[in-house]
Amino acid sequence: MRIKDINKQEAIIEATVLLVNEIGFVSCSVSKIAKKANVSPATLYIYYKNKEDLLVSTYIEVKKKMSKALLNGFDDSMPFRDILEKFWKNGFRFVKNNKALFQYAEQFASSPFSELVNPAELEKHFEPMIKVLQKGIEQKVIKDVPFDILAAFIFYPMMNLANSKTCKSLELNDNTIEVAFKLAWDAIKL
Amino acid sequence: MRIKDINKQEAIIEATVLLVNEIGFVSCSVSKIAKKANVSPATLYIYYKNKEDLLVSTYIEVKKKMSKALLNGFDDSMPFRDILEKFWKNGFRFVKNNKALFQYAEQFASSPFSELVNPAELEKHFEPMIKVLQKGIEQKVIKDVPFDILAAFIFYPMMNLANSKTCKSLELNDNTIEVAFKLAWDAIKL
Amino acid sequence: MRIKDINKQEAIIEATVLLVNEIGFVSCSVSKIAKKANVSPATLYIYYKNKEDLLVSTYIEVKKKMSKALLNGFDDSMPFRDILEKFWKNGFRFVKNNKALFQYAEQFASSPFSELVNPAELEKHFEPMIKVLQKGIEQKVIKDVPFDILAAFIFYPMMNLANSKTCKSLELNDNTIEVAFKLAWDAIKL
Amino acid sequence: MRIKDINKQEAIIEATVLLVNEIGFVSCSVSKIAKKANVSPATLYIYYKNKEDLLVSTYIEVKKKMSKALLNGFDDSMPFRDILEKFWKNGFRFVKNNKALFQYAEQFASSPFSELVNPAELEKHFEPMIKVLQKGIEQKVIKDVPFDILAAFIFYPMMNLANSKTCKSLELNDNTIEVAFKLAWDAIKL
DNA sequence: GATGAATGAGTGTTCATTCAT
DNA sequence: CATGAATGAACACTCATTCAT
Repeated sequence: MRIKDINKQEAIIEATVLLVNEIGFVSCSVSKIAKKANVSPATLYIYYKNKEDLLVSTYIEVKKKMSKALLNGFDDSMPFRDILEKFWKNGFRFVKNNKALFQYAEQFASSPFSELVNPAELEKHFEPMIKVLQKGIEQKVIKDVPFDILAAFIFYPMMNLANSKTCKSLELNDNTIEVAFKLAWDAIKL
Repeated sequence: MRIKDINKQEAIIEATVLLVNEIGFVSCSVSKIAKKANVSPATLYIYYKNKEDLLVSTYIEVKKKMSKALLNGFDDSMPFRDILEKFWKNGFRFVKNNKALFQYAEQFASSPFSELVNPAELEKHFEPMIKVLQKGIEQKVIKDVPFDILAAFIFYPMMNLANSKTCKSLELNDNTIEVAFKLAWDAIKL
Repeated sequence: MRIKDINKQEAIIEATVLLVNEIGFVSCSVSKIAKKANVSPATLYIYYKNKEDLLVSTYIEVKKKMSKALLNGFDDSMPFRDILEKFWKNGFRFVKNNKALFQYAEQFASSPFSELVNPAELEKHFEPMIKVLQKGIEQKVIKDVPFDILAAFIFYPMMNLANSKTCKSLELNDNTIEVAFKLAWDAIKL
Repeated sequence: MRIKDINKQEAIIEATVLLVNEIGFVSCSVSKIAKKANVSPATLYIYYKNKEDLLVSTYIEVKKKMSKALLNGFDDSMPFRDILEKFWKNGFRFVKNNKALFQYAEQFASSPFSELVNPAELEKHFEPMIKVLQKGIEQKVIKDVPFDILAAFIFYPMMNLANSKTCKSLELNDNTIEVAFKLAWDAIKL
């Protein structure tokens, strides 16, 4: 009984992610999601207050998975550059293996729905990384600039490069990923 | 016969940009655009084949303006680093002065509509910049890496930093812009 | 869940027939049908795929009722002429008592929608009558001419005479109906 | 100058007939007619009060041509049966050579627009034929029955047989037309 | 918990017609 | 005479959501 419910909810989330990937946020209707998840539209309203709630919850779910993947193998005691490089490579691996999740997050983040998410709620999942960066600054390994600027050269280039939408021609193999990391590191290192 | 009223078309484009900024692509309907532009919904179809055509045409219009602004004062003979810095600063100035246009472009680019735009059509407006980068590589001023990777460290960080959506806390003054450029330059320079 | 309300579907069909009678196929819109049937326009799409489906389904429904009425009291063993006369009179009685259904069928048949109906689907309801005619030919009671020609002198004159649109001045009483049948019989008999 | 106008009006009528044939009355809009006639929608309103006026006028025009064709070679002094046979054959020839005009008339007649046409206006074109029938009755060559009944066995079977919509399988050659006339004649003759 | 029926309000688009030129 | 721009109203259809079961 309990299991069945969870299956339904998971089916709904999966359907939402896939459908947004296939047809985009704009064309993504509740009934289409329901059909893809093999449930009634009404069932959706048992688990979520409304469409907005469904989309936002799905986004948070996706972000959790992303942060988990990115921080996989995270070890505070490793050399600073290695921590970052691991993070960087984790990122590319995640996108490669979870294209749909990544694309959903991208589309959501640039939609007005994103304003409904509490930034703190998201940030907390990436806290270890933030702390590492702060330590890097203190230890004078990386430049002492606002966090947003650092992020603009570590996280966003990665997301843009991994995004097949913005980078159509580039082949993402171990080599290009490493080369790209070199640039990121040069950007932030002291 | 009545002459096509150029003001009407401009009003439609402006209304489209503003409305997408206010309520987002997802909620942006033809009738809402028409109302905001003070024309009949039917009038819209005199100037555009359909909604898609309107959104795409508006996007291309916006991109043209952006490229023009970014390449403002462009001078091939200037030192390489200065060309880039000018470009960088132009970008921030444009976003600051044209928040709505920028946000429209951002939302459009991450929507599935973006697939309807011929990439070459857009690229041609930025050609001078691309050529400069190629020359930079040849002259061994910047790293010899794929163009997409260079872009990921010059154009995208700028757009992310300028985007109030992704960078809520950072204050963009002359200083931070210059600091940020330092990182971009360090990333790509040889 | 709510059970499908059979009354609603019947109300929709009835409204469709009546409205086509009142204002004609050309002016017959989905919202007008919905209003006449006292349901929401959206409800219509629960029962029918689209407007076309509604109109075609209604037509087939009407044709079924017509064939049933025409073949009422049909008895293979009766004399050939009597079978035909019964059929003839059934036709006039049906039209007299079901003007709306008949007019709907007429309008539909001459509209381009008619091409969407499988002719075999309709013919099967009139099969007994077709077989009788074939027997009549074999027994040399009626002329040995193509079926379409026979039909043109038995079925169509009846429909034209019964149609108040084409026959405005003629009063259709028992006498005129009988007289008309005399002509039909003279046309086909050997 | 004057000639040009007539050309335009003729183009409009022709476009109307063709378009109704192609897409049916229901889908036939003023702007589509205008486009097919290579004129502005506004031009249409110079020649006709409104859409209804255009359709009705076109119908009357078509009917005139039909009556002219049917009465071609009409000769009061010929034997009664021959007059009728000529009329019958003229009918089939006309339909064969003017499918579009015939189909337009059929669609129009069964649409509610038909009620806007003054029946007397149409009847007057067929007056010679009506007079012949009356004479036939007086001379006791054909049955003394209401005119509508006679018509139902001379005019309507012809139209049904000639109509490719109702008679899909029958091949209309000289032979079948003659055979069919035999039935018509048997129906009405005394 | 789960459903499909039901809906008013909305969607993008086309309509018949008028207007200024 | 002839035009294409312009439009409010209507079009067929889908929406997010609720309801009775």
